Amino acid sequence: MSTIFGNKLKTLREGKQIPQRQLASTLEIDTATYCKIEKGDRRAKREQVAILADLLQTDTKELLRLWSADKVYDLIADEEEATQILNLVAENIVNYKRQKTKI
Amino acid sequence: MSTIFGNKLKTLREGKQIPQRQLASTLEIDTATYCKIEKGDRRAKREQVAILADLLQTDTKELLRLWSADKVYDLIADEEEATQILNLVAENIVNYKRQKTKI
DNA sequence: CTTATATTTGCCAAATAACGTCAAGACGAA
DNA sequence: TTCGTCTTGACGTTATTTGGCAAATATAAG
Repeated sequence: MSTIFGNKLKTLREGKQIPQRQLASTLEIDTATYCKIEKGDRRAKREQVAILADLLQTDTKELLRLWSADKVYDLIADEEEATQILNLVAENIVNYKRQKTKI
Repeated sequence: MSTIFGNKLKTLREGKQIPQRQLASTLEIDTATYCKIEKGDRRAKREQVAILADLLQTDTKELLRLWSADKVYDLIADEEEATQILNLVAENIVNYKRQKTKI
């Protein structure tokens, strides 16, 4: 499993010298669970990401991007044509936006 | 749910005038299930994509790309920063490949 | 309209995947 | 060693996904 997000958490947390226990407690989850989130063994919930960004005093949107990126990465990392897939998706998103805006 | 893949199936199938029933039968699934795959209500299995590509005489890799793209699309379509997320993932894939090749 | 075939939908039970916690272990600092 | 922190595996629980059935709705032909 990917750890783009987890590594960021770890870096921020260690930079602020906060123990996992404290973050876990605020999120009301077991330290083991938090540990797994940092290690990429478990996925944080969306709401938890916002809380974490707050606790670690970092940008919520940026952290959410990393969190999403992890999910996408895990989905296609094994595909040999991963990059082409991303391009395909990007195209489709653009097209859909066009449609919505009725250009 | 996204239908990049399902629409492709439908187009190819109608182009060849094959009924869903026939494809479903080869895949050994219910016609209803096949229908759902085309509509994007169900996800085809990876192996089924290859079989479908064969039956519809189209490129397997291309069809697999569409199949993967659907999954990615569903994952991030709702995100306001979907495009940035894709870029992030692309970067990470490149970095990882670098690492593997020991550049 | 009536019949036959094709496609679609809703619902269910089984299968699978993801989850959180506990208990035990590892690690470093004092 | 002892303390606090972090990590891991196993386990039971919950959520999601799956395929099939039956019924509903198209679509086509007579």
